[in-house]
Amino acid sequence: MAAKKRQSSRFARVPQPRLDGKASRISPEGRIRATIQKIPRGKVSTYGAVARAAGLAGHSRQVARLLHRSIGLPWQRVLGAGGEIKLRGDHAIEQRLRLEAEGVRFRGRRVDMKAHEFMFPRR
DNA sequence: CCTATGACGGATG
DNA sequence: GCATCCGCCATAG
Repeated sequence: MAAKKRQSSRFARVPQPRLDGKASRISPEGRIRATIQKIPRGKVSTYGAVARAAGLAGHSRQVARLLHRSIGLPWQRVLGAGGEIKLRGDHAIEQRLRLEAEGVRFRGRRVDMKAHEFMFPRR
């Protein structure tokens, strides 16, 4: 296949039809917000994991955008894959301080996911 | 309509 | 660990 493969890939481009059957009446954005709210204090997750848990596999970027413009969400608990802070400058500093303030420990530049990653219940 | 950009992620070298 | 590329998507110009 020499042609460029612009389509397809390992990602399901279509959102999961439903979660448990009743979240379908909530907007994708609402599902993402609800998912983020479930991350308990002292625990963290990743953009990709949040997207999947919200039934939007592959939409990690949308999760990031939402976090960026929304208020009232525990934004500091969402990290990049591997537990790395994806913010820059002062924002990155604040995120780290907030996380450490709630007991999250780092290993160099990343969070010790082994000990702090919150596992969303399987769907 | 097209291109660039961005709190992303994964594969590859 | 770093650099590059590709895939996906909403937004801005």
